[in-house]
Amino acid sequence: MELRHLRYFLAVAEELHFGRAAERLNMAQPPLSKQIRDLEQELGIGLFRRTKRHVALTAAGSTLQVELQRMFAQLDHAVLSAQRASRGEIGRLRLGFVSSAAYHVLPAISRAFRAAYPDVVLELHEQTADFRPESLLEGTLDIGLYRVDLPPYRPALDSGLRTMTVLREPLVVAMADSHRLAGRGPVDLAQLAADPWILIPAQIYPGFHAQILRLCRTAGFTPRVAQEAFLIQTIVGLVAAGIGVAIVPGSLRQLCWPGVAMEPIRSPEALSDLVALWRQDEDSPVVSAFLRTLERVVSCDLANEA
Amino acid sequence: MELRHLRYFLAVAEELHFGRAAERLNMAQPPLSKQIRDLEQELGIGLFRRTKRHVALTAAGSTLQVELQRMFAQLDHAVLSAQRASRGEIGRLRLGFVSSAAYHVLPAISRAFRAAYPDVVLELHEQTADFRPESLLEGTLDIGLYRVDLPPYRPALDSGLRTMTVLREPLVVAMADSHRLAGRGPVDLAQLAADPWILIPAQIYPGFHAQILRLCRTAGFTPRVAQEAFLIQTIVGLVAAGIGVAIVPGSLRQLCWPGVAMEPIRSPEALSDLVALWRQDEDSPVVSAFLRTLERVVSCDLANEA
DNA sequence: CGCTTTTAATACCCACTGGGTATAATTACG
DNA sequence: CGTAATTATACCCAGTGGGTATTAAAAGCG
Repeated sequence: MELRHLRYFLAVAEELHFGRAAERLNMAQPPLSKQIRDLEQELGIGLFRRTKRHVALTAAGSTLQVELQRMFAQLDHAVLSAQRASRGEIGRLRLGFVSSAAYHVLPAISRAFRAAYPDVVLELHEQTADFRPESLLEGTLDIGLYRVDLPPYRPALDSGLRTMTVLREPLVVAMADSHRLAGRGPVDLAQLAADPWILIPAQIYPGFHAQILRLCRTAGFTPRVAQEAFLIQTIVGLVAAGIGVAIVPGSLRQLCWPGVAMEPIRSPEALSDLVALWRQDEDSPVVSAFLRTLERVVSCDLANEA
Repeated sequence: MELRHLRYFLAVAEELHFGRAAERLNMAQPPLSKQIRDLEQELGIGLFRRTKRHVALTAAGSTLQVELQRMFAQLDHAVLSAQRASRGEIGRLRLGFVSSAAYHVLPAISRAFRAAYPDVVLELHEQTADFRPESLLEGTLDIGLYRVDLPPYRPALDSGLRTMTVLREPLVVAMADSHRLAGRGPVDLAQLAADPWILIPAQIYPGFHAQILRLCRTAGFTPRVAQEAFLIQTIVGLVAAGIGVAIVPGSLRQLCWPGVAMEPIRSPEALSDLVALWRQDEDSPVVSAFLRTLERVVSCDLANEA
């Protein structure tokens, strides 16, 4: 049995006339009659009651007609879905992101992407201990938003991953608003050499951690670690509680953190790059669609704010 | 596009290996590769990512796979349904019946039929003024259970209808239990010549009406009509109220009608035939299935009770 | 590092069959 | 009763689905 048989059957079932059906199918009547008979034989049931003069559907034929209409609808749907999937319009995108992206970059991007691709399920995986570039290579995530050190300090990323810089933003010092430097404008890191520091664990964020250590070392000291914390909200919370000072991305200033002051750092290297990472091989249409959206958002919205 | 392409695609999508898929399809690998490429070209999308060594589904391919599995399930369902329909196992049967059949024959038949063909929707249309053999010829009903006169008095039925005698049962006289003949055993109709009668309208049930008139005339009188009524339950109700006497099918004795006595009639012609009527042309599988069931019920259940 | 193995793609060929044309058979209708 | 309409039959041809032989390229292995 082939689709041909079923298409022919539906045409005859609608026309109830072999001649007209054949015409509609752009073919001659005898081969159409033969194909229908072949179909009836294969199914082992009569589909039409024929006289020399009239054609009528049998009960079986009538049943088959409605069922086949459903089948063809399902086939159309299958093809349409596949084509939409190939354009990245349907599917799933598992996006991992560092917590410091959650307040600025991520809302903009996810809003734009959901608007452009409403039928893609966007899974947001906030960074916890299990988010690493390895997740991308293992196939657990499709795209990661990650903070890395600046070039030329940026280490070689795992081969098999491609990158795109989403945002380069200044780093700022976060301190309790009761701190002696709060509200005094740009600070030299050297002024904070004696302060207790809140740092991100090196094993989780090697790039960002290394960059902060480097900035301090350039300023002539090694930070005394009062506390380590994963999430940016935890870090700022600890700062507000006066546990210590921390270096955080500048985009956090756009939010209001009660009890916390953020001041620029007087250093040309106090910049942080947020980069998108994805597997280079695979060429997933959804990933491509996301990257296109990302590029648009990066060049318009985020640029305008800078 | 043909089913072939889709079957081949599913095989390759499952095996992810052209060679093995071809083996499973009992064909060689090169033509399989070609058919898949033809399919990809027709859909305008890539379904597989091929290296010289490995085959993987693209997002579009993966989407198509699950959608096509649904499509094939729908196709199987379509074929199965058509085959069941051809055996009369699914469909609809519109059954018209006279009210006097509702108490004995109909329950037995409908129970047996529902048990044997649970997926046929059995529509029961109790006889009202709109039930006539014409309903069958017009296609409003599929089968009718009708009361006709005995042969040789039975008139020629409409051509185009076939018949089967379902039940031949004695006719009895129904009278109020206060009637002078109640409980006295078999009666001669002549004893009721002076009584008021309750009759069924001739225009609705010509056969049954004619038979009753004939029985009376044979007994030497013409019944004085006190009241006409359509439904057997109305007739028996009028009898119970003492409005008059009536001739009814004997199967009604099996029910308990308070205030009503039923006595046999001393006449070899006091018999009534309940016949099934259906269109002879059409050859509907559901009708055939019903008739088979009917034959079984007639020869077993109803026969045993007689 | 090169040889072997594996596997998809290419080249080419043939038989089968889907579809065309001509015609017969049958029936409804004027 | 003859004519028009419509399906079935008979026969033929071209297109193509599928086969075989081979190539190309990548992976595994000694």
